[in-house]
Amino acid sequence: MTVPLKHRTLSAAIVDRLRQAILAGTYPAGTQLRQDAMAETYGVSRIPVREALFQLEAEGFVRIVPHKGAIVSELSLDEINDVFDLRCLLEPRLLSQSVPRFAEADFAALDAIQVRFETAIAAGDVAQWGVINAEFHMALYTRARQPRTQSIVAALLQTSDRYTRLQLSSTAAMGIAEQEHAELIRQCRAGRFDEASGYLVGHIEAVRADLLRVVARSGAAGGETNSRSVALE
Amino acid sequence: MTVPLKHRTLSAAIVDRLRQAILAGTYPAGTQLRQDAMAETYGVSRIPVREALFQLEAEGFVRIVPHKGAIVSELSLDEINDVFDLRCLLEPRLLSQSVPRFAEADFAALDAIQVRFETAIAAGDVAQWGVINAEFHMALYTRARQPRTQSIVAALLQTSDRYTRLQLSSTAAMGIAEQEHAELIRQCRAGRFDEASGYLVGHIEAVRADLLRVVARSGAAGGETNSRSVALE
DNA sequence: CCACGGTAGATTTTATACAATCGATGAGTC
DNA sequence: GACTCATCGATTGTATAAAATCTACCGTGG
Repeated sequence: MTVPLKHRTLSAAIVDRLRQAILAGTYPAGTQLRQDAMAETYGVSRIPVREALFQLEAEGFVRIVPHKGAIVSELSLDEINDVFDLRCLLEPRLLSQSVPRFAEADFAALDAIQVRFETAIAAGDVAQWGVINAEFHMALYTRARQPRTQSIVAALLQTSDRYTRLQLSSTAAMGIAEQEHAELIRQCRAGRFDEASGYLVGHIEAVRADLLRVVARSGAAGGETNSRSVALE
Repeated sequence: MTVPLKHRTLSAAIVDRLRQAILAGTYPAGTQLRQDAMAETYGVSRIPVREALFQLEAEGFVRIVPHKGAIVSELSLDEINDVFDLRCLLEPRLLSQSVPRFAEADFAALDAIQVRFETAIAAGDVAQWGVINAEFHMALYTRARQPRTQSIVAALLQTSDRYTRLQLSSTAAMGIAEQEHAELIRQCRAGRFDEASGYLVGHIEAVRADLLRVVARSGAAGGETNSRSVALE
């Protein structure tokens, strides 16, 4: 939705590649991203890299300090909870506004995404998983007349993806998500919107719970202050 | 909060000046912002202008089409309602998380902002009004451990400001806001957090109602689709 | 008369080069 | 021995110039 079809500009391409690299853990949290090095790595000049970093800062992936550079954002427990709280708050609101307006074509689009979802899971494609998952959620909300909420949730889904990649190595968790998505489609088609909203919250909470379990196990970080970061290995 | 104290870089300065110009209506919605003209106007090169436009796109003030340029975003009724709905949803949440953790210094900071608020209103400084109003609201939420929500609300307040400037020419409305802020401080100091949350919602809803009244009077735009724009005069 | 193709102008996008700023390291002094 | 100050190195920030792209207009052909 953010990117129409394919990259029309170099900066946008670098944004995607850098985002994927951060999501994949190529650049762990705390890494300093030097414009010069990025430029050479991707075979472009520094200007596209620069603009990509600014874009990623707006998306919350990096933090830019003037004259010091861009560093990959830390993942704090406070922000994990905040992000998932926001999703539980905003997504059901979008769902109940959007789905009642659905036409058959919208359901068909949903089904198409679901098929690609299953394919990606069968192939074990973790990178595609997050992208398609976000696509699915946003497709549920296309008919909502809440443009600002939609763009916020789109950003939250990307952040969510970054967290989730620490955990969803197992195909099992991905399979559960697939089943829950299918159930969501069924409920929406049946017109049971309230039930679907509740189910959606459960779906989000399940992912959060799993994620927090993994975090609590790996790092002994207590969620005291907001600068506490999650240990990455 | 976003800008520490003063501009450490040219781009940031251009961002502020452009944002103020858009807020003030110097560049109405739909205006095409040519990098060349902006650069000459502000006496800088095109690169800072460019980066400023990207930043403003992330903030939702302009829309950038590749190879075509940046145009000032339209103001749709759907987005007005969306923005104020979000504020009513998120701000009380921040308040009830933040204020119970307040120390005396936090209340003192609030009082200081309130003083500047009164001064700006007395001087009839509309530009400062929006800035200080946002400062006040964000100061209420400093102790909340919800970094993502905080940055989202900060952006919502800026957008709000843009809408509000269409309406708040009268010192009367600004005076009402001032009194409501004072009342909010009182309730928070007294530890009546639930009451303060409710009052905050009322405060936001009042601004929304006024704004919608003005919009309905000036432009005959019905909030049908999301591309419907508000007429500016 | 309408539609298609080509050319010219303008604008954005990218690359290269230069200047300013920050952090650190080292010497010098109290 | 500890602290202050200055110089050095590295990195970012900015300006200037070339390349790619799009829009609009004009002419030609059907």
